[in-house]
Amino acid sequence: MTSTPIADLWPTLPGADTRPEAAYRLLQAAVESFAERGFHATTTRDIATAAGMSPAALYIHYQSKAALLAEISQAGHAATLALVRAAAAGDGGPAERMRRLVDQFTVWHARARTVGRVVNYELHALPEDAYAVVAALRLDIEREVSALIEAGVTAGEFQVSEVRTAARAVTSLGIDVSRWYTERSSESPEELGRRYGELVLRMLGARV
Amino acid sequence: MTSTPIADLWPTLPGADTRPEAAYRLLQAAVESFAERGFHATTTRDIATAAGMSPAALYIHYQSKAALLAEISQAGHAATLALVRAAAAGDGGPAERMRRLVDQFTVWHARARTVGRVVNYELHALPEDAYAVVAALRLDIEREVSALIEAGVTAGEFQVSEVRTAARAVTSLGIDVSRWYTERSSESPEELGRRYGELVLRMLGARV
DNA sequence: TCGCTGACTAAGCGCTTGCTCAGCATGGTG
DNA sequence: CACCATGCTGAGCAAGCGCTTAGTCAGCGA
Repeated sequence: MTSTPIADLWPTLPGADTRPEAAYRLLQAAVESFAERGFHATTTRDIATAAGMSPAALYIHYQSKAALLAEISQAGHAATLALVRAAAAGDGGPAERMRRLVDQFTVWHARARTVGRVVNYELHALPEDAYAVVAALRLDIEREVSALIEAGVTAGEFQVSEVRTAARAVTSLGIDVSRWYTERSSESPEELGRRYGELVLRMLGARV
Repeated sequence: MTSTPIADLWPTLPGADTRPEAAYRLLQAAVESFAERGFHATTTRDIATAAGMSPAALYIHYQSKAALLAEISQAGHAATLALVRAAAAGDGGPAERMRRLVDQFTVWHARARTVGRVVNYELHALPEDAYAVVAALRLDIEREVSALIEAGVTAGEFQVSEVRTAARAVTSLGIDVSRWYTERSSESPEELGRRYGELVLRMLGARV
């Protein structure tokens, strides 16, 4: 199985087309290295070699190793937030929209698991200013999910005692997929998305 | 709030009483450093300083930095497996036992979140032989949860279409707690455990 | 043909890393 | 007392790190 091109996972990646091809290759190499070994265990030589260049070339396109991480993390979070907003704002009642949200959120974390790992598990390595941006995006994602649960409760479609706890559980399930999912997993991302959608609706007390 | 002593979280920590106090202090310092910064971003000087010693003292008690991680990871996984087995083997029907399992699994991952982070998110840094041991323990944990779900289905208490997917979801929810839970979280570990127990039972189609 | 630019490399700098080792203080044993 | 094992430190080594620098070279407008 060839891996999904990063562009498909990051529709919001700024300047994805105008950016020099070499810069894009470095970004892709960084995603794969950070996901596999973690930020601190990845060397600039790893990234440059994987992109077919010398270490110095990295610094023509990016200010630092941390700047690469910051760009990956911000673009990844922005893409996730966009996905969540689109699913939550679509047609149907709260239950239908929640099913779609969980489905797509899960599919994304399974298919884009390399990006997902960097996005969710390398936050501590971000420079402070980049972290602030990313933290705000994460808060927005959680708020979006909470709002949808609240709408479902108001509409009488969900029965939830603690909205925040339920919202945590919903996002938690999806995020953790990027930790354990591998291309050797027996379920396809789409199957998993469908099943997780079902499980979450039950969890929220919806009749299914 | 003073943090829970490691001994409480690791009843199975081998030789916890016979081990020299200095070795124990190093272990505790390593847990905290690895949890906060990750294995690769933690230096042996960090650990030794936090334990009130010089870097060289570390090598009297442990063969290497990686050996410290291996010991933490193995002991942490063994403790988790013991917890899961005890909950699954206790009194009551499958639903009652599952509620107890999720409750305690969640409480552990919230209270022992520092150990939990090392255990769940630093696997890639383990030496190969230590990883093999730990991977076997993780498989046992998953099998234990799967078996309990199957028992519930057989007894007519659960309605689950894919046992493995459901088991993944159950363990996933608990594991991810160690990622996001902080001492500033609004819920106590016990509250969270109770609520997650409820959510999981609904997810498994139990009448609650 | 010319000078210029932008992408790139070879070499390596200053620093930090995991780890080692000779030696020191301490306290139990003959 | 001498003797030694134990637990530890100060100093430091070899390797590897992120990043910089000086310079090469293809492409291009004039």
